[in-house]
Amino acid sequence: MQTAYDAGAIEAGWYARWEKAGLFIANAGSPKPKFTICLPPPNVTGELHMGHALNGTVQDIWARYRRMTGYEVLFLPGTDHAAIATQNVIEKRLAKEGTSKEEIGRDAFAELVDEWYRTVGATIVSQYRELGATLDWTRLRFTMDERYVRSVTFAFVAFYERGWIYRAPRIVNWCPHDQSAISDLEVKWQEHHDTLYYIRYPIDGGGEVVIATVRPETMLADTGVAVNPDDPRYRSIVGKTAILPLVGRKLPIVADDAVEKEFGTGALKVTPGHDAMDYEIGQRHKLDLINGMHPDGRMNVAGLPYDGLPALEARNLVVRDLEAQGFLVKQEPYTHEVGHCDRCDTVIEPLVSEQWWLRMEKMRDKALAASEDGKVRWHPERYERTYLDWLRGLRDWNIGRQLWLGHRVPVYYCANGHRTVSVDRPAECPECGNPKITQDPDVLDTWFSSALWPFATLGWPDETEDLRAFYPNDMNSTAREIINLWVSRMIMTGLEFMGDVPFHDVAIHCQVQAADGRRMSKSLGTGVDPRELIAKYGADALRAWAASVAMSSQDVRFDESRVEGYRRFCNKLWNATRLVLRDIEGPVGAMPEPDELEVIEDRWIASRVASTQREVTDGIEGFEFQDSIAAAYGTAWHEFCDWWLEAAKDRLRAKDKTAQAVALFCLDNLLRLLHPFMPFLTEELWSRLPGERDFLMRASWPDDLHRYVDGQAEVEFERVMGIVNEIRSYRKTVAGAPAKGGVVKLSSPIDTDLTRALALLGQVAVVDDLPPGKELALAEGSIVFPAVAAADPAVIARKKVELQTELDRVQAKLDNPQFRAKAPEAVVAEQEARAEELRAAIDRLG
RNA sequence: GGGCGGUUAGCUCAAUUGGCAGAGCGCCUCGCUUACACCGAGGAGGUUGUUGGUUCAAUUCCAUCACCGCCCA
Repeated sequence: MQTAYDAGAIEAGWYARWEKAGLFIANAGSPKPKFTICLPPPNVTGELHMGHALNGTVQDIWARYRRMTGYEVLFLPGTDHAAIATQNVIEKRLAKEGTSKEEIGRDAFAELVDEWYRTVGATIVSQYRELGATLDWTRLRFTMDERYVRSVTFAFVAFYERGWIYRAPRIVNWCPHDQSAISDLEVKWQEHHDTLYYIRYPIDGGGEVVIATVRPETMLADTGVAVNPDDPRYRSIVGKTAILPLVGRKLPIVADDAVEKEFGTGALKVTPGHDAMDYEIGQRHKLDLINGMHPDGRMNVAGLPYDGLPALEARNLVVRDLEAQGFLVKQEPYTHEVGHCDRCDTVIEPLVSEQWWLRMEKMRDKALAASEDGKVRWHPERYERTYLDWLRGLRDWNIGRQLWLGHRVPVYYCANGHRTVSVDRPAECPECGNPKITQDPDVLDTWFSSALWPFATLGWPDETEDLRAFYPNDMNSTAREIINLWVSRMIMTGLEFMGDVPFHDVAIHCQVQAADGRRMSKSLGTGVDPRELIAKYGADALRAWAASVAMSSQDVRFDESRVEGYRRFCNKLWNATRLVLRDIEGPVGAMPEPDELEVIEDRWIASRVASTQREVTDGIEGFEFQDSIAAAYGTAWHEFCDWWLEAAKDRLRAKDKTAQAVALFCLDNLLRLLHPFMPFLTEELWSRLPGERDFLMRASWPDDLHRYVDGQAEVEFERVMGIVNEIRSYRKTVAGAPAKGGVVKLSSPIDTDLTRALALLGQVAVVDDLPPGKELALAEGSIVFPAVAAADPAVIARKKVELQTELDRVQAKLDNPQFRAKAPEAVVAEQEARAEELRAAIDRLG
């Protein structure tokens, strides 16, 4: 074996071997229990980023763990067409070429999209290979696959037939650039420094009311003025009529609770066509609705000089005219949050628009009940509230988009205006027989199709073998900002169409921030490419790091040195295996049963490995991967390598059969336990262990080690470690302490040979009585160094002060009668023993 | 505005049900003892963000304030 581990040299090879052996392919007909995970389909526009790496690691840990515990596992890959994101990517490309989608037309645009999907397509998913994700590539799905499109269409029709889909004008978030509605969840809020304008609205019959607004240009579509009913300042004007400056329109003055008394002057101009809250006020008071803006963001106010102007230009003109005509009272700086399109960053305009809506009430209630009944468990638990709160406030879902790509709404119109909703395009109108049929131009919100992912990927609505075998899925893992966009919607559609939740466990992994605490993002230049980390440190190191942070906290700042640390761990495992294998030739006997183990270090390490099995397993089952990795890391490095291998080196060199069996027992089990976290290295090392070996990937998970747990052996060996540590420490800090090959006398019984070997001493003797006055004693084990006379008095004095301080603290506790009265006996006894130890140690120091 | 998380060693993070605050990296001193210098041995480094409260005992429970961050409006 090479003296150093080289991740790059083995990773690609093992992935190919696993894949060739068909280890990723799920067998729907298997008699084993099933375990299913669907990879959250990444956008075809994207590059693999840190979130994908974390998520892929979390899911693959489970997939591998479940295979090893006897399940038939399906880990299904796929990609999402991401209509709005893809459209923006292609538009940007067109812009670079000096053209636009409008210029080349819908057909040419559609061809570009197809080409993009074909060429870029599954590139991003295939990057998961480098991470070692055991995805079933034979079941790769894409939301625009013909088969998948049919599922989406079917779902639309099914909802429509339930009477849950309807078309209606409502106020929506309108992106003037994409010329489409977008959902609340796709609006990003950014702080803007604007101006608050105070405008005088005359009142019919005398008087005036001053209103404050940051968007004076929208006043052109005002249809009312509203005040809070509890506001004494305005009680007298409710019911009167205001006159809209510049336009002359009559505006009813209404009283509505929604008006904030503290904002501006407490009086609000009501523009139902251009503001969500105003829209609701308008509905309540039956105010007129004027749509004051074109879909491209230009003003739509025929007959006025502002008609056709972009909003900002219109604003300047409106303000200028208001000022000229004496309507402008004052203006002041104002900072507020303004919505932007998540994809193209354009300022969102609330607009009234005809859209397709899906009623959510019934699905929402079922989804609430499913979580409340514990059918979906959240990890960490607190995210259940995020989900429940959002569901409780849920309104009808605007599922329509006015984009140039995506799933077309399966709605058809004949020349006579009859509407047909059906999975297949009708040849003629079912109502009047008219053969001239056109399809509704709207496409569906991408999340509508993603919501069907856990079952549409398995063939729904057909009752396929896959669907029967692998639905419901078992776990899902994602980032927390996706909880509402995706997870909740999968739960709703799963319950609705499949009659069961799509998965029982949802893991929400942490968000990785840049080292300086900023968000990791490509545009900020703060992103870290996981593929570069893989190239640098290996996929195993990246995965081990990911496992150690993914579920441990809400956010984590990226620290490359921690990834590097896990690469060192890989190298450590490599070399430990190399050492063990060095002196093994031919077959190795079976691991002795616990009562057949004779030497203390063997009983100790077997016990430690057995405990580690429990800790690693509990960590996975409880979605606390950091506990798993910490337990396996600590045992492998700081117990097996640091102590057992050092203690057993001579026996291994001498080809001691028991030592060999114990070494292989440890390696075999530790490699199995680490395999879900570090699949490549563990597979490589395991394959080198003696004996006939299949793939570690389909070896069984260790589960019968408990009989090796031996508390007494652990206590005994810990005493040895304690003594050895003390000797080493004194050797380095106290002049005159025994050097290598020196002599040490102990007063308490201990394995002298072992201590001698580990402390690199020439002689260790246990004596009944330590000669007084000539010793340098330790708190732990009463050790005597022969040459203590030469010990540095300053060091001894310092040691004494340390011990005395500690003793004072413990004694103060013991002197407190309340402590003796109220603390548990065991705690009191512990403190008394501690005080005794400390006193003895101080005495020995003279 | 509502909700959630965080504040512990120079840095990144741990710490079961309250009972002697830990790890990795970095730093300092040694050491090429034939598994590993991607290493080994030793060491220094903490008023656990503030102010209160509960308790024999608080990093841990409660309240308050201050920052930092995220999600949703």
